[in-house]
Amino acid sequence: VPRVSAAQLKARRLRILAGARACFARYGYEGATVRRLEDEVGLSRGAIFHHFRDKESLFLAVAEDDAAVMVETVARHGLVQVMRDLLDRADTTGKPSDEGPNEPEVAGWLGTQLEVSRRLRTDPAFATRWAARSEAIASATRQRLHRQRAAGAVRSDVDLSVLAQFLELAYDGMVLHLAMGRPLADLGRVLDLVEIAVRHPAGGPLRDS
Amino acid sequence: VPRVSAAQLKARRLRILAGARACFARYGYEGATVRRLEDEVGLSRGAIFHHFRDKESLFLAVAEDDAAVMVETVARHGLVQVMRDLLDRADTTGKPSDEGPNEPEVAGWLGTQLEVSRRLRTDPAFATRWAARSEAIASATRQRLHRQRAAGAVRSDVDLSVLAQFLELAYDGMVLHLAMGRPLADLGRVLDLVEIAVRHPAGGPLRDS
Amino acid sequence: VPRVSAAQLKARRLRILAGARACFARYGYEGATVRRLEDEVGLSRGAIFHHFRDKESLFLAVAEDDAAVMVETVARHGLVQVMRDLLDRADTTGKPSDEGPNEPEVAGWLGTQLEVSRRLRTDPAFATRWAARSEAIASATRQRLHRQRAAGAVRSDVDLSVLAQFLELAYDGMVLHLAMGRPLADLGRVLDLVEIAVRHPAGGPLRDS
Amino acid sequence: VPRVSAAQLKARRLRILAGARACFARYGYEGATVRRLEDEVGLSRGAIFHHFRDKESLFLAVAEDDAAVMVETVARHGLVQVMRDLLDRADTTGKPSDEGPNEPEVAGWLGTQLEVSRRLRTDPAFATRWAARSEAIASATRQRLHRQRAAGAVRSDVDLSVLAQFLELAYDGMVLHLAMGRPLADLGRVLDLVEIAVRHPAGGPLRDS
DNA sequence: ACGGCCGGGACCCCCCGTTGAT
DNA sequence: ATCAACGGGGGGTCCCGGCCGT
Repeated sequence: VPRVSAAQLKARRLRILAGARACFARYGYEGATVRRLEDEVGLSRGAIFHHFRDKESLFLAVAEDDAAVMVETVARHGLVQVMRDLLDRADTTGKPSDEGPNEPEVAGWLGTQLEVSRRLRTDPAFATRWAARSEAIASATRQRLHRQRAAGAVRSDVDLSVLAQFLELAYDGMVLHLAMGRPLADLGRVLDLVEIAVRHPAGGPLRDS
Repeated sequence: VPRVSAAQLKARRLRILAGARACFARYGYEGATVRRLEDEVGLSRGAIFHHFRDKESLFLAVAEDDAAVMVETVARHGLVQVMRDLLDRADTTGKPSDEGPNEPEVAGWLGTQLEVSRRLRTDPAFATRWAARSEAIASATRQRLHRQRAAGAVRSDVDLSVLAQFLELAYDGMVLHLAMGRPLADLGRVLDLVEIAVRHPAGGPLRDS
Repeated sequence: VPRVSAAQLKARRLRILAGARACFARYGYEGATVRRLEDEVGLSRGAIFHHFRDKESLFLAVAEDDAAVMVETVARHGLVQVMRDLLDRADTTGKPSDEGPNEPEVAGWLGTQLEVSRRLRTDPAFATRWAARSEAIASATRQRLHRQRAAGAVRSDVDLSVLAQFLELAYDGMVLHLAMGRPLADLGRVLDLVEIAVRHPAGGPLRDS
Repeated sequence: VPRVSAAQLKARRLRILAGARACFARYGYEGATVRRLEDEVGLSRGAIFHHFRDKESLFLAVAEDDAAVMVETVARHGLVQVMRDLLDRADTTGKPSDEGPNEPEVAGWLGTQLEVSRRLRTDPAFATRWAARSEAIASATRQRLHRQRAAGAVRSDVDLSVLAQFLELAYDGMVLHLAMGRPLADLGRVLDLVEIAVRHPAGGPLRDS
C-alpha cells in the first residue's frame, strides 16, 4: 500500500530530475557530487538513491528525458526550428519558458547533451544503452525531411540521409557552440545559410528577414 | 648545469604531452587519473609533475598544443580541409600519420576539444585563459576566407564573418559527431554540401567525387 | 529525524576525541596519520570526518577540551596542585584515573599541550583562535591567587600577576619536562620550592613532608 | 685530495646548519620540507644531502650544535643568566647578536629546543641519541651550582640536585613560554623570584633593579 | 519515504632521497 | 661538489553508496 499517491511520487521524481539536470549541466557529471545534488534537489542521499539506483542511473534518466523531448520537438517542428528555438532562448537568459514549467532550461539541455557525448566516448556500456535514443532522433529528422520533400520544400538532388546528417551536423555544432558559452553573434544568419542549403539545390538567394 | 640536454628535455616533455593527450581523450579529464597518466606516459608522478605543476596545467598544455597545430592547419588548408582530414583519419583507426610522429592522433585531438568545452562551461577561470586561443582559430579562418574570396572561390553575397561562423559551426558539429563515435556514413557528402554553401551563392551542382 | 539519540552522538564524539588525543600525544600532529587515527578510534575516515571537518578541527577540539578541563581544575585546586597531580599520575603509568573515565590520560594531556605550542609557533591563525583559551587559564590562576592572598596563604610583597606568571612558568616547565619523558627524580621537592616561593616572602623553611 | 679547502667545507656545512635551524624553527620538523630547506639554505637537495645523510641527521646536527653552545654558556654564566639573556634577546627582535655571527638566533634556538622535545616523545631512537646531550647540560648546571655554593651564593639547606632541577624547570618553562610567543610582560621579575629562591633559604628582600 | 551516519576506495599531490650528468 | 630529474610511498580528504532508525 503506497503511503503517498502515485502522483506525489511522480512529482518527487520530477523534482529530483530537474535538480539533477541543473547540477549536471553546471558542474558536469563528475563535478555533480552527491553533496551538490542534495543541495540542488533539496532532498538527501537516501531519498535520491531511493528513486534512482545510483548516480549513473540518475544521469541516464535525465538524458533520456531530454532526448524524448527533443524527438518530439524535431518531429513537430524540424531540426532547424529546434536550433532557432535554442538560439532564441539562449539569447534571453533566465527568460521564463513559454512551454510550461517542465520545459528544461536550455543551459541544462545543452549541458546534458555534452555530458552524454563525454560518456559515449569514455563508457562503452553507456554507448550501448544510448544508441537507441540517438537513432530515434535521427529517424525523426529523416521522417520530417521526407514529408517536407513531398511538400517541395527540400531540394531533391541530394539523398535525404545526407541532408539529415547535414542538419545533425549543424545541430551538434550549435550544441557545442552554445554549451561553450561562445558569443551568439550572427548565428541567426548562419542558420539561414543552413536552411537554404537544405532547401534549394542552388543555395539560392538569401531570404530577406 | 642541466643534467640532460635541452633536446632531451623537450623530448621528455613531448612524450608526457603525447601520453597525456591519449589519456585525456580516452578517459576524459576526471577519468584520466594520475595512475593512468603514469601508465600511459611511462614515467612516474614525480617526473610528470616535475614538468607540469599539476594535472590542470598538463591538460592546458595539451590543449594549447592542439590549438596551435589547428591554427596553423586552418591557415594553410582551410577549415573544410581540416574537416576532411579529420574524416579521413577517423576512417582508418591507428593509421600512421603522414605528417610525422608529432601529429596528434585524431582521437586525442577530438577528445581534447570536447574536454576543453566541458571546462569552458564549468570553469570560468579556464574560459578566460582559453579565450585567446579560441579567437586565434576564428581569426585564422576569417583571414583564409578573405584570401579565398579575393581569388573568387567564395560567395560574395554573405558577410565573411557569417561564412566563418558557418564553417566553425560545421567544424564543431564534426568534433562532437566524431568524438561521440557515431558512424561516419555519408559525412564526406555532407562536407560537400558545406563547401558548396560557402562557395557559390547559387549552390550550384555537386562536384563529382 | 536523528537516527541516533543525542546522547549516543555525544558519546561517539567523545570516543573520537579520546582516541585522537591518544594518537596526537603518541605520534605528534603530523605523525598522527588518518590511518592511525582510524585504528586508535576504531572508526573509519567517513565516521571521523563526519563529526569533524578535517584533521585540524579534530585537533583543535581535543586541545580545547583539555584547556577547559584545566581551567576548571586550576580554579578549584590551583596550579601547584595541578602540577602535583600531573606528577603523581606520571609516576604511575596506566593507573586508572580517580576522576572518572572522561579524565584525559596525562600523557595525552601533555602531548596535546606541546602540539599546541608547536602550532602556536608555526600557525598564526591558530594562535589567534587559541589566545582566548590561554587567557582563560591565566585568569583562573590570578583569581585563585587573589583568594589565597586574602586568606593569608600568599606572600604580599610581590604583584599577583608576577606570582601567577611564576607559577605558569613552572607549569610550562613541568609540561615540557614530563612530555620529554625525562626522569621524575626529585620533582616533588622541586614543587615544594615553587610553592614556598609563592607562599612566604622569605622563602621560609622547607615544609616537612 | 679535497678539491676545496677544509675551511670552505666547514663554512658550507655551517651555512647549511644555519639555514636549517631557521627553517626548523619557523616551520617545525615536518613543516621544514626539503624544498623549504633548499630555499633557506640556497643550495639544492644534492648539496644538502651530500653533507648530511638525511633530514633527520641534519636536524640532529642542528640540535647538537645548539646544545653544545648552551652547555658552554651554562658553565660560564649559569642557567639564570642564560634565561636573562634569552629574555633580553627575545625583547629586541632582529637585534644583531653581540656574540658574533655564529650565535644562533634566539627564535631558532627556542624552536629547535621544542622540536627536540617533540621528537623525544615520538621517536625513541632519537631519545637514545639525545640522552647524552641532555645530561651534559644538567651536569654543567650542577657543577656551576657547586662552585656557587662554595662561594656562599646558594642556599645550603636544599640538595644541589633539587636546586638544579628547579632551575631546569624554570628554563624549560621559559623555552615553552617564549617559543609559544606569549607576552614577555613581567618575566624579568619572575626570574628575580627564581634567582632568590635558589640563593637564600629565607628568600630575603627583592633586589632593587 | 526519507535522512543521518558510516565504511572504505581512490583521488591528487607532496615529499624525501637517489641517480647520473656536469 | 653540485644539481636537475626522477621514483614511488603516503599524506589528507572527498566521495559514493549502504544501512538502519524514524
